[in-house]
Amino acid sequence: MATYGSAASWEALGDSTRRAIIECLADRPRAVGELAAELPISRPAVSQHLKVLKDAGLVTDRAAGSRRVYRLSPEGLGALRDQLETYWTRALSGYAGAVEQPSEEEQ
Amino acid sequence: MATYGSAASWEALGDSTRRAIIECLADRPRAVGELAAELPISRPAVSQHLKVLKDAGLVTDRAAGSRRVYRLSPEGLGALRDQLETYWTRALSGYAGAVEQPSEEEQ
DNA sequence: ACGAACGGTAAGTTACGACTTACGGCCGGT
DNA sequence: ACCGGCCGTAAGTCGTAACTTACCGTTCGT
Repeated sequence: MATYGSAASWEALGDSTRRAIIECLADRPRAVGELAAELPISRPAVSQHLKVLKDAGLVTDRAAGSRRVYRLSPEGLGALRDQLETYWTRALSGYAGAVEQPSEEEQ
Repeated sequence: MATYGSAASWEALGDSTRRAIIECLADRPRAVGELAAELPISRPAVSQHLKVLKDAGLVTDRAAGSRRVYRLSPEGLGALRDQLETYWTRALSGYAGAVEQPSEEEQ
């Protein structure tokens, strides 16, 4: 799980339903049924999405009685943020002369 | 363009080829043909990906003679990073008691 | 111990998106 | 003015992933 590094995480966040799940879990940890109640899809569909998110290392699960509570994984989210930070920094530093100004003296 | 806020950006980064393009552009700005030369796909396919990235606000393009040079957009990347930062912060603060320790005194 | 609630998995359908080839427009050189 | 390189768009094919229903194991309550 999460063997790919962050590739699986990016692909996981590429789906809008999974982003909605992430937003729900950002509010507070929830069980599968709770998530399904707030989403326009069936409960098995939610389970499948949670499996993808879990394999990507973005959420963790925990048995609580007969229910299973999912929560966000700060490590997985932090890794993506750091990668974006790198791109963002390189985008700024790489073209430091222009930065925001697409003037024609460049190159 | 970029009307969706960040939804289009997330979906744009969900594709591995587009992430490869982002990495190439993080190195330095490039023309379409240059990108196609470093990728295992045809040039029209690169054009289509660049259109998606541009509509998502992740890259900007600029005419340079008969060529068209693409570069990363710090604004677009920064917006995604900030959103991840929010999730990450909420993930940590929301479950501050446990943080990393899935012990059973919770709840 | 039985029944109900909760959740994961299997199988199958369907829609979408990633790629190809073909074509047309624009700019630059000679 | 013509020709060649650069690029975007159109049309069409194909794989895949997102959903459904159906089924089964597990856990709690009575």
